[in-house]
Amino acid sequence: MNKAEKTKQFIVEMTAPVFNEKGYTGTSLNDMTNATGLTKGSIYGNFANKDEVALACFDYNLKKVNTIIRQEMDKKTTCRDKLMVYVHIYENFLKHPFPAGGCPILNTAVEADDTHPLLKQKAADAILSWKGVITGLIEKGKAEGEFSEDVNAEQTALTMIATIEGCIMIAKLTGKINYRNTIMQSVGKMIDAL
Amino acid sequence: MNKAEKTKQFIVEMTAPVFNEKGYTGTSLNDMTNATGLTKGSIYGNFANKDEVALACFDYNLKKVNTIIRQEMDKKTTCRDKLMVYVHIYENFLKHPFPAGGCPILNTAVEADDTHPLLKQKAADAILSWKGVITGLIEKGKAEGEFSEDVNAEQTALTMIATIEGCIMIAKLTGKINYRNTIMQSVGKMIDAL
DNA sequence: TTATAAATATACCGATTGGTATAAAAAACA
DNA sequence: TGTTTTTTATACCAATCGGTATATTTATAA
Repeated sequence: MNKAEKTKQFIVEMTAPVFNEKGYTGTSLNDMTNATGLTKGSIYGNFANKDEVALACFDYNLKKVNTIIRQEMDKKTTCRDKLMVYVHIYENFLKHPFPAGGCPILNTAVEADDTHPLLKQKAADAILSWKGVITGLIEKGKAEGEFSEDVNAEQTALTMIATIEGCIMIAKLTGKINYRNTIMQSVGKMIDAL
Repeated sequence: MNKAEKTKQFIVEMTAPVFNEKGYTGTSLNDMTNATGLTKGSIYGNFANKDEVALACFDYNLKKVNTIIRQEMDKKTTCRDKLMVYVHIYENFLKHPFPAGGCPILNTAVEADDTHPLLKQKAADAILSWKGVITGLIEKGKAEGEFSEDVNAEQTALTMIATIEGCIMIAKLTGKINYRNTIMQSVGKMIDAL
């Protein structure tokens, strides 16, 4: 990794939390120079424009979340336990190196769906990929006799994702930790019932 | 209602969809003059600043949603049917005069939670009020023998809200209507199980 | 070590931001 | 109808926006 690649990585690491907290429109070039300590010239020597930085930051934030989830899942053997990882992680995500500003998919989806097609596409891809992981686990569990055969994998996956994302929004908005735990407990029940 | 009050109302009506689509930061004074056909001077003669307009627009958008829900609920008699109103409305909210840009609570919550305390507070109040409506219906249903006694009203309310909000995000982001229907069907099952 | 290429900083660009002072117009009241 | 008060439009403000041309510094390779 040469100098430019290092700086590029450095810029993404330092600005990713800002984009996740303030949003794409809310983050200015000034915010980016403050976060990095670099100048505009330096940033624009490594990225073509603000868009390119924002897209790279979304990828970075998403990867951070996915890495945490994958690591925890690898510790589990059964499909049910693997699904339960979502419950445990979001129940105390303060213990994990979660991106500042909350779920990047949710933040990006809500801001970009009417305004920024490229970011919207990235968020949509992330949701579809997430759905794929969950349906895969459920189908595997069905095939191995762990889950009931009449479980609707796609419906369960979509409902789980919706509930988790809504949970993040409510918990962050109201500041009530027990709201988060209560909702995630419902997700746990849903998994138990499979 | 004198001239000034009419104009104030007019400004809110015309800019409310813009704020809901583009967000607080994403909506400029220029957007506001375009949406209203009025000039800056006219807008700032009726509102102190952009903040005041945004807060009034949130109230307006929220009221629009709540009015739709209350009207539909009044048509129903049982608590279960009243709860089911959420399922039916969100399953085909195109038929209702929903605010452009989607759920104002979700949009405001996600944008404002790290950036705009006043808007954040309004969104939080809206969630708590919504939770109150649902828990009230569930408790009433329990008292009247319609629902099982061992239903956890608060948990059900929070989970319903989380799932609905997550549903709105996913459906708007992916553009897949059947995702919305699938998730709302899960909410319906949840209500059936009470 | 020196020449060359790459990376960063400086200084600037026009456009747009939210906001305001003041003038013109329109309503409200006598 | 004439006068006063309220409401709206015009013209402007400093600050910031995203972005760029160029100079300076730093890294790389001969």
